[in-house]
Amino acid sequence: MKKIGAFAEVIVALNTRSTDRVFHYAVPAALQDKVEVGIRVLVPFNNRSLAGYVTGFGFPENTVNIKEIAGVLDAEPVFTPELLELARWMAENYLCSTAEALQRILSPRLLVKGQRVVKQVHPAIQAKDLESALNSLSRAPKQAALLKKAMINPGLTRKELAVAEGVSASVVDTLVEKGLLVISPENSPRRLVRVAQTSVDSNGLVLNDGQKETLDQVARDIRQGMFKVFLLHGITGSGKTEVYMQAISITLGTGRQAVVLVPEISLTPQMVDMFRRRFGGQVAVLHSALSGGERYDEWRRIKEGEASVVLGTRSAIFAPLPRPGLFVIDEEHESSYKQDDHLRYHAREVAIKRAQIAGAVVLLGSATPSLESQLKASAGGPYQLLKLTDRIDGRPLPLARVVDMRLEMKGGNSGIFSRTLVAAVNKRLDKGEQVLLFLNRRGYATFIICRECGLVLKCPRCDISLIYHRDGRLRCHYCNYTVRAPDLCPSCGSQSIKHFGAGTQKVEEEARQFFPEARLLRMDSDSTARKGSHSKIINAFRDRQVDILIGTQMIAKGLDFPGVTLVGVINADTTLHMPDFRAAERTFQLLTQVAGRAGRGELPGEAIIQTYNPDHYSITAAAAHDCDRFYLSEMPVRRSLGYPPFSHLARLLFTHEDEEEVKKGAGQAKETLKNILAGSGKNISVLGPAPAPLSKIKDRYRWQLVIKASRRDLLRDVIRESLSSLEKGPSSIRPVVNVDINPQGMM
DNA sequence: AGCACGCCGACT
DNA sequence: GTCGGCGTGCTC
Repeated sequence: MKKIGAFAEVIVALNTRSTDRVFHYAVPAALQDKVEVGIRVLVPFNNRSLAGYVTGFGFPENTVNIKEIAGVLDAEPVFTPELLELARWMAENYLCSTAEALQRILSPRLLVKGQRVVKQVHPAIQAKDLESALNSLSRAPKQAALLKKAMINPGLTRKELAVAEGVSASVVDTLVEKGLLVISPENSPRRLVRVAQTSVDSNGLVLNDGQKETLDQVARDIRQGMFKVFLLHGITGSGKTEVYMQAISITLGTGRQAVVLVPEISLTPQMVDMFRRRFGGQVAVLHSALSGGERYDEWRRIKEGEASVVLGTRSAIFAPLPRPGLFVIDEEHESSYKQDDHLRYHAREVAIKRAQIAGAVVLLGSATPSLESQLKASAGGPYQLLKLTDRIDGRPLPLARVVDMRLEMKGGNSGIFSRTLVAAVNKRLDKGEQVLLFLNRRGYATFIICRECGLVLKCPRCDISLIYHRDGRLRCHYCNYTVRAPDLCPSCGSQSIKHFGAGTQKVEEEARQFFPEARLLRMDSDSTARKGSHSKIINAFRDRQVDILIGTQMIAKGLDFPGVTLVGVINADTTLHMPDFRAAERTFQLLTQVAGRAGRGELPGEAIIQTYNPDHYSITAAAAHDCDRFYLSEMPVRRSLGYPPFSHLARLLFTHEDEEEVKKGAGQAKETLKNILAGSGKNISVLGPAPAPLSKIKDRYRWQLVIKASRRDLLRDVIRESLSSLEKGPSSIRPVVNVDINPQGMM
């Protein structure tokens, strides 16, 4: 690997496009033995000292300005060539720097080294001295304004402060030099969590025919050590977890390791218990609630080969397994696999790439697979489809009823609860059984709906629900189509066309009126804000101290309450009319999942779905537990409008404190894109600019462009080209651009 | 990201 | 002229 006289190739730890390449450094004789691929080094870089990653050895085009490596930061490599390849792929596909991708892969281990430090800027003077300080800066208006800003907002970072005032960061530096501002490091606190020991029972359960056949197929490719992706489409209760665990046993038998990704570990304590019982001390659990030290210990155990089964959330996909042989992604359709800030990667995509590099098997499991995966698993596609159609306990799926809220409205009931739901709840309460009332999170963006006929206005070009704005207009946030909000429903002429929606508190209030005898508990982000109250509520409900639990998404996922025989969905329309092309898919997945919550114990269950759109296929298909019907209805819609999985989307989000500047910046970006595309003959369209659904956050305005392309490589190439051409403009007024490839939501 | 350079306007 | 403020180019 190391060539005689070769220079070390180093990627410096800067997250900028312009420095995203290898720089060559000479290796001094004293460090000859220590410098190897995978370690971090300290290098001189443009009059500074920076950390860098050694990625190889080679020769630069010219050797005139070569400098020497100043020191090494690691005694042994912190990344393997496989993980470096993964980082390069991420940089290419998610349009970030290689250093940033590497940092993301390594951070769980490296964060512990030095404690995480946030540098905050504070004023160095008292309020009474501000006047005289400002006088001394009379010839430096930007500094004066910045100092004032810092007095009002102490504790921002250097960059945040500069951006908040709209000046370059060098103004902050000048004030620090003059002693008017100080920069102080703040250590972030850490907390500790203990894990209880459990006894090990390594024997698997006996599989039914369907499970056995499925396992045999997967086992063949695991034993051959071949790259292969399986989509395991199994209905709720069909025993997917047992298939995972036996596939893992087979993987361990070949001397390789396995990763299991779950959407949210806090919601699947049963899964963690099951894995610990089966695999004992070989299990490493990785999730966000771990302290730095604990996470470091787990990563260490994984790297040393001590823990060969990794169970974790999104970022566990970067676990440093020596020879991964199997990647399981449970509930593969979940949007939480997509990181939605900073480096916006999708853990499912990363897993498939990593498996390809390592020659491993990927097992995607879901009762309601994403359309992307279903399309790839259809005939002739790259994935192999495996189906589990029988429930292991032989129990029937819960009966689901759809209640037409338009009829309730016509019948004079404008409340939250339909008569059907009230009657059903009372029946369950009389029998001493439990009820879950599920309320979809109220949309961040409001739409208007006609409560007489269920009509929601959509964009004629994009088929996306139009968002209601306070100025009385409706707007499409993909293409910026705008109309006046009508006073009367254009379909039925009713006056009841307005935005509506109830929060969990409102539902709780009304429920107390209807069911005064029942013991009620509410679970939402407000009531679970305190640490530990989440599991407290869940335990109280499981112990039957509560009759009715009211909650949002939180109660829909993975929880198993044997006493629940009725699940009520208060309002299916909120998800159905999210301003997103995936709204119907989300609704179907959510309703299927929620309905599956009822009747998990001995008693048969029932689900009641309230909606103003009882005929929509995502609702009727979910009520009938019919995945194929949903697929066959939704696919043609996606195809005709050119949405994924038949295309690739990107969202460019522009933010700036001045609304005119963002609008202008986004408009310029669109022009740049159109220029690049002109005459290229590429099938790429650019929608917008339009205000983002959350049009202003923390005093920054947000506008966006949506780009649709037939192929992903074309999409990223055109974006990369436009970004580098935009970077040439003046930086002072340029809005900040954030690129999201195949976004899940569009907030 | 952040250092050094160079342009430009203000004042001895 | 010359000094200080502030944007910008370049980094093995």
